[in-house]
Amino acid sequence: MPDDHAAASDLKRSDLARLTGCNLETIRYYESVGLMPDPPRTSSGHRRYGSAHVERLNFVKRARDLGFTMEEIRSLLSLVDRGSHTCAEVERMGCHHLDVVRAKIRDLQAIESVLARTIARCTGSDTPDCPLLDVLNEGQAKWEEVESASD
Amino acid sequence: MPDDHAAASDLKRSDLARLTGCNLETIRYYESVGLMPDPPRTSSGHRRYGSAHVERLNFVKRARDLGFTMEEIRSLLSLVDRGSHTCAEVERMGCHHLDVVRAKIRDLQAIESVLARTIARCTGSDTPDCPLLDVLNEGQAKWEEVESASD
DNA sequence: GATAGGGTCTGTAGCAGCTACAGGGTCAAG
DNA sequence: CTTGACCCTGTAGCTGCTACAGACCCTATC
Repeated sequence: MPDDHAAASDLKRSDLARLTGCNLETIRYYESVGLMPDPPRTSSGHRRYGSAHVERLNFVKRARDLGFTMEEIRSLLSLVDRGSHTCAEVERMGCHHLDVVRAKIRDLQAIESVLARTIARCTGSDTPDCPLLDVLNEGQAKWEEVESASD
Repeated sequence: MPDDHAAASDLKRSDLARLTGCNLETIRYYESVGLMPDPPRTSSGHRRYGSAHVERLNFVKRARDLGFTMEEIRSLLSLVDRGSHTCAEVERMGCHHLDVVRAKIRDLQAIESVLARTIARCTGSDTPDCPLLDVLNEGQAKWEEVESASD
């Protein structure tokens, strides 16, 4: 029976995956792109991880969950690894990312608005006439109809 | 001198690109994945487009602008091409896509909320201590702090 | 008719961010 | 010693494009 809470300095790749909720293959991928350091190996070449790797992978995973790109995470990690980072630097990166997130939200809300208002005019009947198809076929002209109808 | 408003039945690929605002290469890509039909060719193999292609490409482009996936667009087009589509069918696809869009908005808003509240606590000073790094390092524990602090 | 310059053709590789598989080696239990 | 579960590597696939190389073609000018 394998030790289910393996010592934090003798973890296999599958253990690391389980502890962090990260996909097994993703760990190797992060290693290949430099987000995770090359771990020590057993004599036969099997990777062995420790608690530092768990923390690192959790950091990467949380950053990904917050939508940071791999490039941004690389920057964040190199700041931290450098050992002389400042809150101001990290904040600046966070602010930039926040701007990006807000821009995406705005774009999606514009889409949501058009879709919702268009679909609201759908009859849901068996006729081929369809406001959504009209928007896709006619574009800008129909947009303005939709816009003005919402006042 | 080339005819700048070429007859709508003798368009080169570059004309189609210009008329629709679509990238030149993207047209060929859409053809390769079946969103655009194989156009007729000149004897030397150059593509020639007509007004039907302009409409088709505009349809695809608008659908992409609204965030429909290629697969969804393929479905929409095959409905329409079949010639016996109904508003109900199109509406159903639109509703499903709307759900997806709204789910994405919710996900991004959750990110936005955490980021904004975390960054708000940043001092922007030269200290290494940083609430954003804390969130990335500590995860769930710090999340709850952020959550409760917002009441 | 020759030539120069554009445009077009094809196939292919690259981007992010993974995920999955094949074909081998290794390890631990029975 | 065998069996089965794991691990290793390299590579291909996904979405939705975009861009490049190297060949061809077309048009205008001389």
